[in-house]
Amino acid sequence: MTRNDIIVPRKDFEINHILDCGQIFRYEINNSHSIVYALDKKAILYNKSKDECIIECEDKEYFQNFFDLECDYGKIKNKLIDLPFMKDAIKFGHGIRILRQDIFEMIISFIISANNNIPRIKSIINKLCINGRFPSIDNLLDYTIDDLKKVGLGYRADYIYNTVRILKNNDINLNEVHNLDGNQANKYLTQNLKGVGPKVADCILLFAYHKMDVFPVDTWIRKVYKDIYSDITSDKQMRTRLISTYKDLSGFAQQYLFYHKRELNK
DNA sequence: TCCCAGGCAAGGC
DNA sequence: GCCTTGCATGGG
Repeated sequence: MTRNDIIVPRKDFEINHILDCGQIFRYEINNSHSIVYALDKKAILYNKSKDECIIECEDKEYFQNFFDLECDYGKIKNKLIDLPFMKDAIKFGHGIRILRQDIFEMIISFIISANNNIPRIKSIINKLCINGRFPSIDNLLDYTIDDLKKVGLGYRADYIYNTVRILKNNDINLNEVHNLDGNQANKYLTQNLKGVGPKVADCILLFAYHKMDVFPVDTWIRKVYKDIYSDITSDKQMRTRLISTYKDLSGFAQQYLFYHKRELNK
């Protein structure tokens, strides 16, 4: 039970920005420190000074990758800053990072997220967790549809029930997704999983596969789109237009925009 | 009470 | 292909 500290410069790393930008559901923000749960692991984060943040964890390698510490977010922000609506959004959420989360956890979590609100999403996910650990495929195979409904999943119980069995039977090759571009991968996931539509697929691709040529369009992004282009159209057309604007940095742009819009309207 | 929440599936056209 | 509708549940 060794503890390892990772020291991170706060220039492009702000705990609250990272945790509150909608990519992760299992965390606690406290005054003195915050806690992040990922799969069966846990990290404690706190600011050591105005310049440095500490990440306390047992599996240092896992969380270095998880928090995307190899990536230079300063460079990314420099590339984005002159694109539409980026200046204010980047200033507001300057410490955001796109986490590299577990594929299974993201699939299940974002199926639950559909047409749901964040407090309730968190509550349902926590009920599925076992001693703070995200359930495995085999854990979820033990649930009947009624068991899943008792957790509060409502009509999403069928989606989880079916998707878990599709994954168990290897009816979909999740590794293959790495080799596809955003559009191909989105189609592949939506065609092969239950409860995964275009929006949920984009979230899985962004937060687990770290694909940046996707753009999850939800209710907040619809508002942002209206601000930028002063019209409203189908989610699919908005997604296409936003990706043509932000290109291979779309995933980053989406998170800055989402966080900014949602925090201002909270 | 009605509206909304990080939408999706199914059916009609 | 696009458009409409029904859908569980809980918070504001």
